[in-house]
Amino acid sequence: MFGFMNITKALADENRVRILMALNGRNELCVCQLIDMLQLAPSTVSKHLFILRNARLIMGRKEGRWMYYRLNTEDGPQVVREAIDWVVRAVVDAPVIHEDMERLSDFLAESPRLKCGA
Amino acid sequence: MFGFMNITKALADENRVRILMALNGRNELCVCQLIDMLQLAPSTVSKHLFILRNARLIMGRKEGRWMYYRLNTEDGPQVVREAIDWVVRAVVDAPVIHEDMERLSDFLAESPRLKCGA
DNA sequence: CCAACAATTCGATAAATGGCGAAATGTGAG
DNA sequence: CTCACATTTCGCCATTTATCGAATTGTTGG
Repeated sequence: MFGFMNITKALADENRVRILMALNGRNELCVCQLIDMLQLAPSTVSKHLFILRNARLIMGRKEGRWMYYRLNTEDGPQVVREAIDWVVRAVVDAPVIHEDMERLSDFLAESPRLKCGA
Repeated sequence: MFGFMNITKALADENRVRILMALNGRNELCVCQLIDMLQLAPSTVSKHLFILRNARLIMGRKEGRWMYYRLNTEDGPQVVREAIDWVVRAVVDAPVIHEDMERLSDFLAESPRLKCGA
């Protein structure tokens, strides 16, 4: 039950949902890209990522100075996979998410492998 | 997106999840039974029910002095039905839920149709 | 009509949460 | 080694939220 409530609490914030959607369909993203997308302070984004990781919704991989995060769709427990599927289906058409996708595309196109090694 | 966040915020509280699980598999329950199960002040339970209703996770029906609530599994939007299915699968085996079921059974057996008309 | 009762709304309060900036940590480049 | 940089941790503040008790609403029974 505690684990489940960790998931629901993690999902109860719009910025964290946006992070999940940004990671959806991608291999992984670096923290600086999420900071750029959300337009929040690095410390704030880091805290969100901690909460998502704590809920086992995402996984982190460190490479050099950069930290890459991805959805925990493969190795995660079933309840996590179902949660991600549910979230994606629910908000994939939301305007905010589309704007995020554009901003992410711009970021990735504008400086490919410049800031981080994405 | 707003509607979706209403759902995730509604699910981000253990007592509200317990309410959903209590309603699961049953036709409906009266507020007094939920108060008895949660052991919280009536006003607190009422607020929880408002939040769940606001998220469209449950529906209320008034009959005389009593208010009966049930899961919105039939008429609700798809995202709500999927949410309920996900929650049920995730916590149906949690000890707290089992205790709630026993407490509810006791309540229903001990005074059938005494307090309210369940 | 009035008393009793179920439920909700209101107002207050304590705890949890999201946000930031500053400081700390860790890593690669020079 | 030292500096620059990405990220995290820490401490603080503003807002939200869960809870309660008191007052309100609405309904039934006498």
